[in-house]
Amino acid sequence: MKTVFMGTPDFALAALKALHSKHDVVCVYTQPPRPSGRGHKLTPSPVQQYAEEHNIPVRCPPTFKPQEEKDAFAALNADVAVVAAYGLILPKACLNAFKYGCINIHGSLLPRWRGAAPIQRAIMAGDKETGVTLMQMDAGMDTGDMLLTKKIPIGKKDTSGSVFDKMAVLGGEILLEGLELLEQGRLIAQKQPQNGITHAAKIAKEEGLLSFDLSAAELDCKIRGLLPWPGAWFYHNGERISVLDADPVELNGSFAPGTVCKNLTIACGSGGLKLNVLRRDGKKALPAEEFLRGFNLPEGTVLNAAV
RNA sequence: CGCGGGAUGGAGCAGUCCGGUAGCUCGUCAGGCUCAUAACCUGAAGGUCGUGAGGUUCAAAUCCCACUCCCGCAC
Repeated sequence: MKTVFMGTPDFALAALKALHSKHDVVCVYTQPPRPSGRGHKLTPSPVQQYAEEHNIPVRCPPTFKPQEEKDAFAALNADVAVVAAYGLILPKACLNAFKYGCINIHGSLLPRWRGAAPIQRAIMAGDKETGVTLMQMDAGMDTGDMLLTKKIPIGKKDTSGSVFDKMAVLGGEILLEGLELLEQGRLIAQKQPQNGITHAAKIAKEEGLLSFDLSAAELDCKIRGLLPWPGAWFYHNGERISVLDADPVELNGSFAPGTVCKNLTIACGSGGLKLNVLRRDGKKALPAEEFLRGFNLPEGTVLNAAV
């Protein structure tokens, strides 16, 4: 089929690769290059880099408001547009521009976790499974009819990073299956159920600050959900310590939340959180044992958010 | 020229402000103790202190200059 692809980060790149392998991609839309990385160098998105390497035309409009953007989109005259983590809201004129409209790959089992950060929110909420949904886009925020879904379990040690990787692969698969069915006229659109709707708000950096008043299980979910970005951390002696891996454990005795107990286990609002891998700013990630050799954090210390 | 941290035996760090014999927690090796041990005791090996036939100095890990590499923030 003649397609247009719209997406930006790595998650979208996997879908683009899949699409490019089986279909004609006449144009790629992505977010404009932004200053990023050390030194604020202008860096094109992963999708743009791939597109340029494969000589696919790239467009990076900052918005679709101007009429000429809408016209330029429609003029591509594709069969369908595939959207994956693009970062822009498409106007109705674009949604209806092509024969099969716009199809979105969403990182959750709709209608749960509509919105910007479905994968992270699912992990942070302690969901046991999630998945990808192929969806016919409409004017609402992830409210379109569902076309296909694929489920995936969330393991105890899964992080947003690890689930992203798996979901990106699934996204590519579901996309190709969906397009094949679409060509055969066998793709069935299904309204989203009214029950079980939740919204996945964008992740704010501040959410990474750990409060040991929460339960150990909640903190564990939070740490995994916020990895690799923005990460989760606490402060001690004015230094920021990031926690990259931890396990919720039983704790004998009662301690004030934030108290450092044996084996670098921190007392929480409920239970204890055993810190396994930590990193100081400017240093590399270290197992708890090595971390403690160079950083003084004796039992009995009480960690609190401020310092 | 976005902001900031870092480079010190095999690992993680201190020492740098205020130059003056390179230190800590581990690991490694040898010996001892023990029924035994990842435990304990004793001893040993192992370092051009990122690079520069740089600058200052009687003397530089430490102060000055240049460079390389790593990392955090900022998304």
